[in-house]
Amino acid sequence: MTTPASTTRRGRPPKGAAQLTRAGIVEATLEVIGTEGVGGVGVRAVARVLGVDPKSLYNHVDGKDGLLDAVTEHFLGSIALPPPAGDLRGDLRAIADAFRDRALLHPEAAALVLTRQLASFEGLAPIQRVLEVLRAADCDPREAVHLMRTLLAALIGTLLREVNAGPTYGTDDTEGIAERQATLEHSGLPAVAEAAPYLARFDSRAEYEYAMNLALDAAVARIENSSRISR
Amino acid sequence: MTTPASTTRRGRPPKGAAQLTRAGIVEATLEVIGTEGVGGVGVRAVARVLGVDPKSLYNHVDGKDGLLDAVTEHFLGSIALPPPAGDLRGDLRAIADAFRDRALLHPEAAALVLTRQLASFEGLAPIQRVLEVLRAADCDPREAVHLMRTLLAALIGTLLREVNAGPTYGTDDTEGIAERQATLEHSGLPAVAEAAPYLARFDSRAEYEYAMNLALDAAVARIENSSRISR
DNA sequence: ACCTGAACACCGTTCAAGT
DNA sequence: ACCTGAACACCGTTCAAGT
Repeated sequence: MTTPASTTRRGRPPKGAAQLTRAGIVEATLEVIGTEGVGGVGVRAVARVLGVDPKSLYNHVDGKDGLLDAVTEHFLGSIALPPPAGDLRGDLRAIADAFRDRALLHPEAAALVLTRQLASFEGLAPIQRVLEVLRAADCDPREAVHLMRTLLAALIGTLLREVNAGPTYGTDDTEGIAERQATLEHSGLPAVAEAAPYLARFDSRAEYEYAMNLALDAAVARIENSSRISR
Repeated sequence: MTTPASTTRRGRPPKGAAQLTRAGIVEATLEVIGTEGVGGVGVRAVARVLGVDPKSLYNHVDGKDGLLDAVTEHFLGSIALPPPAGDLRGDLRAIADAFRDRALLHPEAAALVLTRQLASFEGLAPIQRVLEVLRAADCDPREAVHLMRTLLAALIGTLLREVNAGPTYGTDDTEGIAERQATLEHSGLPAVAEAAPYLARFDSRAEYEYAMNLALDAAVARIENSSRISR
């Protein structure tokens, strides 16, 4: 009974002597997400990687939903926001890049976080940053909120596809590309068939570049327009 | 035994004499989503609303995942795409509107569909439409694919927030707005505090308008630029 | 072609009792 | 303040047997 290693577990041995902490629980949850996917997260699964009784988790986290809340919180808090440099476009871009960096670090978790409402309190720091940058460019607060929401939506939509596409949909999977291209060419949809070579490929980095450039172009243009009018 | 109504069920009585069909299963799944949310979907739950043995579903659908696949398929197939009228901006907008209409009809289901990869075969029709419209405006296929992906990402990001925000976050909930505004004002983040009145409010329709106008402005500008260059 | 007992290996969560 | 037996009400899924 002194050795608790008899329960069915694969992977690493019970965590370093087992003092249960919220941070440790988050880490364990991320491990589950990484191996079993978001769908595999659960009180029992997380307890298993911690080598601990499932019910013990209830002393630190509010059940299964609390587990998900905790990783969302952690994700949002871990975004490394760069200080604004005074250049509208560059500053917005840097915030988006910081967001993306974290999303790519934990792709499975990112999809979850992006979907859960970002209004959680931990999510306020990025919002403060974006508004700050927009205000510095003479955008009035009302428009700034609209713009921020629109930029965030574009970013999330882009990242969501990026993390969902995963490595399967990469550029180097030549036989997969060929197969998809063939399917699209025989779809009976002319515009789809015509664009098949491009539709069959997906370069995450390039798509991100394109999408962000378009979104930032639009944002910058709108701000320059409205401040010219008000002068 | 001739009357099967003895099992624990709330809501409506067993479906009209119970011939199990894929369409009926989809309908029942949508009902579950509507009442219990996406998380409530499961073989047993859907069987319950159909007044049927859970295992029977396996003859028509591939388990729980099959249930979700089926509603995704249904959702995508139910989008009422309007025929292109020849106006780039208007045509793109009409496609986005058709998408939104379906999303708002089943908000809970929409979040699911938007998250699952849209590359499923049923999703090809909207893609064909968008590419067709872009091609008609002299956009070369390579750029058309990029633009389509970017527009789709923006649309999904926008709809995702819209369906997640739900009615709770509406314009008419005056005391809720006041409370959120107060919280934001005391957040200690200056730009957030300054924009609090706008951040506390969320008018779905207006946000959608703003986001789509910005995205379409950007798309139209880019196409006009590149075709001017190639002339 | 479809339905369904029996059965298996799982879930999340509560509560009262322990230390 | 934290842990944990016992227990409850659930899950998804397989398979072999029925019609």
